[in-house]
Amino acid sequence: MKVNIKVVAEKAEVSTATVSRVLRNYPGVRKKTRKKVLKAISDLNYEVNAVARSLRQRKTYTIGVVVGNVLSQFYSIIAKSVEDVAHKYDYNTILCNGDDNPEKELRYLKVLKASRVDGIILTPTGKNADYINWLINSDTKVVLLDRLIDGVKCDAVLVDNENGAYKAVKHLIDQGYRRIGIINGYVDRTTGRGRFNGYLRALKESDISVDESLIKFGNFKKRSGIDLARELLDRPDRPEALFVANIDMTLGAIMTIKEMGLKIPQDIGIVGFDDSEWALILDPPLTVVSQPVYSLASTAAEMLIKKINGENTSHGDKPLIVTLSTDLVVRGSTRRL
Amino acid sequence: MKVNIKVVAEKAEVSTATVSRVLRNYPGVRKKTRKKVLKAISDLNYEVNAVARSLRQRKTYTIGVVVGNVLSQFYSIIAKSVEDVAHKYDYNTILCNGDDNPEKELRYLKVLKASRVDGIILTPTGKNADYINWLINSDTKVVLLDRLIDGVKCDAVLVDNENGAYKAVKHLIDQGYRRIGIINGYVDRTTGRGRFNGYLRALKESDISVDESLIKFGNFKKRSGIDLARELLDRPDRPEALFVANIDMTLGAIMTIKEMGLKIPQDIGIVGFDDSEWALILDPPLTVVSQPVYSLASTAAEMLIKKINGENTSHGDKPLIVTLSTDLVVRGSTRRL
DNA sequence: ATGAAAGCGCTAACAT
DNA sequence: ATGTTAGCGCTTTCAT
Repeated sequence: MKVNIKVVAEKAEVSTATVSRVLRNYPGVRKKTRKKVLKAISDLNYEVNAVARSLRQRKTYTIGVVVGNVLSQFYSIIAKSVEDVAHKYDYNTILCNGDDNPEKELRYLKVLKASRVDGIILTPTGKNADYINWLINSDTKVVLLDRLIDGVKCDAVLVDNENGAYKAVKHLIDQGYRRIGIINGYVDRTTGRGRFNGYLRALKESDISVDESLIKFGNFKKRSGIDLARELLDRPDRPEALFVANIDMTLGAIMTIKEMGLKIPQDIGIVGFDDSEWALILDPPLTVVSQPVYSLASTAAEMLIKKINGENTSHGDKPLIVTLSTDLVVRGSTRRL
Repeated sequence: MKVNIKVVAEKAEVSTATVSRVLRNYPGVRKKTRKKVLKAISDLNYEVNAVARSLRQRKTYTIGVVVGNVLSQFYSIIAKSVEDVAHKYDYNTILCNGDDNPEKELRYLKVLKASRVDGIILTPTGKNADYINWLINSDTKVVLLDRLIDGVKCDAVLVDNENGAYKAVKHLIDQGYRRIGIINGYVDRTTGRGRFNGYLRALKESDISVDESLIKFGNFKKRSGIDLARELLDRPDRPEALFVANIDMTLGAIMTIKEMGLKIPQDIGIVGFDDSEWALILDPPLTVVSQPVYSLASTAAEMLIKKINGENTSHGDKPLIVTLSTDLVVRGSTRRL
């Protein structure tokens, strides 16, 4: 037995318009009438049909979030953070797993568009510039998270990758390390590029020549960390220390180090990018660059909701780009040489 | 400029009904007509309005998932798993963070109901029996995940908590441990209850008397692990080993152990419930009970979609309850006494 | 094979 | 303060 606004109206002996007013706490309803309506609603266990409401209002009170992969800590913090903000403003969230896969990303963006979400937060693969430009040019509000896309002008919230990486490598150099390897992720992402630049800048500043054989590029996943650490360490002139450009690859690199029977920091120093609660209970605890993942995402969500509410965030046609700073957290995974 | 099915119909010089047929790959449309329509769609960059479609079809192709907290590994695996299955069947997922909070859970269940999702997967707090019963009695399809609710008859997918805990504690006993402490979670949840029973059964079987002072109840969060480990270990007659009933509390317990300068397994043995990739690179690697979290959730999602499609999963009015087994993974965090 | 028209459940403009 | 009515964008009978 379906109970809709009409049934409620009949039961309360008012018009559907009045019921609708009560539902939305519209002011001009007599107290007595409101009470009657509320009673009918409660008696019938009526719950508003948000689908019909969205259709009529052309507003869904929903924001879409497309992230890489919730299994990764980084993205699950983002999911939680966006959800918290959305909740605060009475918005719902549709979370989509782009899986770092451009096709899945595109698919989900289309789904979100079809669902007429009020806005989208996207950690982009960087590959769907055309569609995303079209999205932005139609009515959809978009905020990019963590990285930019070549050829797309869009508000974004980023992290200072270059300085973070710089601090990490500078720390290694200050400790006396000279042969410093890097396990980086995609360089065609602004994150990978930034972290790589930070690495190069720190070396250059200390007049350490760049050794191509110490530079490896992976895909930001654990597997990359495992394999590339092996490539770097399984040779006589192995690096004295490793800078690993994200948490999943750091996990992988440590697995390899353990498996090879190497000791941290005696045999090899390591600094990771991105912190984890587990980093604290490793032996030794891990030195990392910590990035403000939660505020990264909450800032983006706040920006998006402002945009949805028509508050102009950007000046002129320049997109608004916010960059949050990153910090080196020194623990025990390097030593003084 | 809004482009809807009517605009497409005009451009293609057909009726809206025909456009609709093309959109849904309805068979009886002439090839030439279909082509004309597809051209119009593509020229206009038309994308179907899923809101209107859902209203008309009374079907949203969306399932709602209410989990405890995506920040926890356990729940993020669930989120990913459900999403994978949903995606396979062309369903969307709305993920909600119940935060292990009965009020938030209720709120989200109402939102999902209002959104007319086709079904709901819920890891229940156990507190909203009335509403959930009402949900089930109205048209909503529900599958419970990981735990049951007192007073609610509903299909569910569970894990064999009791045997998992039993195996963990039995292992400790076999290693020679006698004074075995337990840090458990909520006992008013079937998970906490089951794990506690497994602990008791193992002790009983070996004629080890139960020492109340070795039994602590927390809330399954890291903080509990930190605090309760401190209570258990900060006394002269501290236990020889600890069984910790979930991953977050295990992390917390290890933090306390580190902070107190105790060595695993020399000073204290530990077995955790639930595995993690990080458990492998701890020193020593952690012995754990591993539960099949991914298949737990994918099984539930498959069940839900079957229910949505009208396939009868349960026999008569008995709910279908699937229980998956758990395994002990022996690594290095206990020793032979 | 295609079109006309009703209606999903609600809201908002207008009328009273 | 409340009611009447059109219409959001689509799908689905029922005609043709």
